[in-house]
Amino acid sequence: MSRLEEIVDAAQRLLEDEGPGAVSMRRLAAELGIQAPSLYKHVDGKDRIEAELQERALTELAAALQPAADLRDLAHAYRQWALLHPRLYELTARRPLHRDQLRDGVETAASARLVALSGGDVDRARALWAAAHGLVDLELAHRFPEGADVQAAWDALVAAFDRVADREDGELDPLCRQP
Amino acid sequence: MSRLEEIVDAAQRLLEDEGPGAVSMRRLAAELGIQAPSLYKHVDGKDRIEAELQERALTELAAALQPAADLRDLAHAYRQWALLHPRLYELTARRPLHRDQLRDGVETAASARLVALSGGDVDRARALWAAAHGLVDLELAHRFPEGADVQAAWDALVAAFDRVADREDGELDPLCRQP
DNA sequence: ACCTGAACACCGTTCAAGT
DNA sequence: ACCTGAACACCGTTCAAGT
Repeated sequence: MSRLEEIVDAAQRLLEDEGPGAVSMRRLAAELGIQAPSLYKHVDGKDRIEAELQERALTELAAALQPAADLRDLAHAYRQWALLHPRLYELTARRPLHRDQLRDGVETAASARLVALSGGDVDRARALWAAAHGLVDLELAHRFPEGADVQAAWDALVAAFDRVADREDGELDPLCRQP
Repeated sequence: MSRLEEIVDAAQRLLEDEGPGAVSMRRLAAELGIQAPSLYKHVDGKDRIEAELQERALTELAAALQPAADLRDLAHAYRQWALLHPRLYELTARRPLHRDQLRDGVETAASARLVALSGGDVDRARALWAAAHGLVDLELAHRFPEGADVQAAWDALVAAFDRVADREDGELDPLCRQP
């Protein structure tokens, strides 16, 4: 295991266990038993460490979404992953993506399943992606009232987009059948 | 104008002009021609200043959304306000809300119009709110590809929710009419 | 090749002291 | 009542020096 990997591992551990405030170069160095300036022999700076964590998060998220068979599955998998790795999700979603330091394809892999399930309509895929992100973001930030039924909001979202999908696929919409 | 108001004004100016990194207690004090520790005679801490800015933002956003006549209007007003005040939006949406320091009603006022236009269905209102937030959040974070048609994504979102609304209102949905 | 100590330019905040 | 200077416990980062 390279020294860089050790550093990123320690960063992930600190982030997930103690929150973003704990991920400082000095704390990180202490975790490896060295001094802070020594880190710069293995990493160009803190941004690089963040980029590495963003890449790990996107790769894991992509893997979690991959098996989804429909929008409901996808929504569920998205929410579950985010709730399991809230700090990692926040780091990846709320902060600027260090795109130049991401391996090619990592970003699109995460959205591939989504685009596929949106019938190839990129605009709808983006709206859905944003909606899922928004729901997770608001939930993680504790923006919903105390007893709010977050799952019901997800259901409402999936319902809205499912119906549109049905429509544009030309499928029969049960709500359209007249008795 | 109270000293507190002067401080918050300076904070808003710094935030909007130079970004969140510029809003430090030392910089803020310099802006008022005093030393940093003196600020603590007028404010309990930096969190209080942030809470004050969040309150201003929510109040302004609520006012911007108030005249919206339909979902399309609302979506447009939401996006426009966020793009006009990106730093303020980020401060309010991405960081924990200092709820205990917000005047009562400020938060619900911002969402009142949304709930009204969702036909009173809170779950749909939350999904829509989250979707709007997500679209703005991703746009501000430059998460969409270079030439992405963000407006088209908004249109897709409004379309999805408009149709559901039509349905549940029992109105005739034009796409359901058979020739 | 890897690490250290000292330093630089910053943070938010506390506190005794001054007017 | 309002402000200051010095201090505390932190940041990310640089750099000459050591092994």
